Amino acid sequence: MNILFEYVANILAKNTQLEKQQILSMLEVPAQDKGDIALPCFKLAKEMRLAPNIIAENIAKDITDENLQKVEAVAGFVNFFFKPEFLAETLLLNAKITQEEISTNSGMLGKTVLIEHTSINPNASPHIGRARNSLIADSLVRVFKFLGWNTDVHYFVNDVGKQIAMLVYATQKMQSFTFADLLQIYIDINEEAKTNPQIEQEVFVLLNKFENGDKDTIASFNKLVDVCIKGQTEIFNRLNITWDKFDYESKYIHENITNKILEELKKSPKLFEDENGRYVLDQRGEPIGIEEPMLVITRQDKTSLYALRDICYSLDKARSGADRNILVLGEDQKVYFQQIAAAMRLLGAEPAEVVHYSFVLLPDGKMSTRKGTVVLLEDFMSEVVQKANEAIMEKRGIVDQEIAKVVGYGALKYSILKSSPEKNVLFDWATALNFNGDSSLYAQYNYARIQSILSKTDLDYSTPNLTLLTTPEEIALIKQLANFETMVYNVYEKLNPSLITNYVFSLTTKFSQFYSTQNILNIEDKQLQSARLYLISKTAEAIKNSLNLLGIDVLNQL
RNA sequence: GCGCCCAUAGCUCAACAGGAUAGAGCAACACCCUUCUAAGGUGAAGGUUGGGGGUUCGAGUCCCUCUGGGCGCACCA
Repeated sequence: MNILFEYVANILAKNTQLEKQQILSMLEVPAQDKGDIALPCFKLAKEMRLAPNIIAENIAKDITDENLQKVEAVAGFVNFFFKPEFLAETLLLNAKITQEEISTNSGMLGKTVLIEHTSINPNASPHIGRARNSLIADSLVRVFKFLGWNTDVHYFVNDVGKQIAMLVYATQKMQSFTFADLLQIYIDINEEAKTNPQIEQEVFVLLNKFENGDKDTIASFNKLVDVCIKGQTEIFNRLNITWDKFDYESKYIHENITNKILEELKKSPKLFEDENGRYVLDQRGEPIGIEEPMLVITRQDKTSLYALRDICYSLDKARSGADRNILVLGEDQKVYFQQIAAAMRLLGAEPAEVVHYSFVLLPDGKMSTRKGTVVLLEDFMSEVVQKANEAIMEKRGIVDQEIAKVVGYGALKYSILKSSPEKNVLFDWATALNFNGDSSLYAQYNYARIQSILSKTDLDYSTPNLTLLTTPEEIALIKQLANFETMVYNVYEKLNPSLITNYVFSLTTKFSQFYSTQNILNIEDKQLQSARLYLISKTAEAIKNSLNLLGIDVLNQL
């Protein structure tokens, strides 16, 4: 669509006293059928001390252009209507849809972005709330790649702390245990610890040995964390979510990095030793959303707390040389992140750009791992695949596990990514398992329809006469195709994958309307046919690329 | 108590850096398969954009306030 803005701005610059840049800043896409491009004249009215409708009329009456059908002045707007054949050819020929077309013009080729995400406690199977983190981040990774970036995806493994020590304690006397058992073990030991204070004491002894480098303890921590990380990543891998690097929190203790950074911090007057002998950062005056921000970074014995280890890790990321450094974090970490960011600035480092997302709520309240009131990602995955299988059975009378996975996992991702990150997602099974309407399957289905048509023809549509595409349905579809590139940049700028689901649904709807009103294969006019084949092949490409940016696959047949 | 985020149709969500008559999906109603995949399309219905003020030519969008929900508020990770 940018090309139309340019076009109109050039016409106006020629026909009026206005500067092209100023015009470009005012032009917009009007609603519905009010035209292709509109110029609101209200700001001009102020400058020129004239009524907006008079300015609009004056501008409109002077304009003639061979590619314009008409120019109307309505209620202070100048509305530009292009000839359909001009729109079709101009927009479709200039539409950038492939990764190559877009990345080579993005000016971002070869840059590197570091993205850290998920980084959940390695204590049990992830629930769908945590998965929101992974899904948003994974989509962003795909968008950056699409624009030509190198991506470096990190996972910070919190292998130090009471939670892990609890699990080590609970499992050390067991013969064997699997990842699947851990959630229940975790719930049980927390329950038990409530009535038996002995447990907590022993857990702290374990933790102490681990931090002090006791080889056997380290081995048993490692064994447990390994089971957790393998179990968690195996689930994410099934969803095609992967990481390039796992960074272990314990490294910062065992390699004595925490002490080194502590020494650096000691040079600042902001660091003080409180009455209990702990090191604390005084963060008053920093942009942190609490009254008297203080960040305690060590225990009484000067050993590190999580905040210090996180500062060390954040410094590593900031100094990695990446052009951008992004972190996806739950909204519960907002204030905490501001505190880490302030500490980073104190050390002369740039904090990460953070993407916060709100929690997933269940119809009867929120999830709690400890209480066991969670919807596990694994359960959602198997439910949604089973539902897909049933639907395939019903429609086609066959069982196909591979198709069911593509359909099911697509629905899972789509249903969570559909909501803007800052909004809570209300998860209910009926909506999540519904494949109709605004869903990934709608897009996948229409993609398959297009592939089916393309497979039935030998006609060469590589050099079509696009001026033949003039119906309202064709034009609406073409306009939406022309928006693909803008959509990708919007996601990139706002770090918001839900814009992709909006786009692909809108695009698919436009295609479906075109498909149901016009024939493609069953027409005599071969020229028109090849133009339409070209149009739908571009549409298929845009659907596929949009879904891929969400981490969703397409199918040639459904 | 203080701070940040959110509130749009019965339900789940849109509305691109304030622009024209606020759009979809689900559910419910009425239609459309001897034609390229009906997992689809069409039509009708559904709204004082949580309440109240303000700024503006123009507010779902910006400001204030109230109500309701989410998330936080050093010595957890």
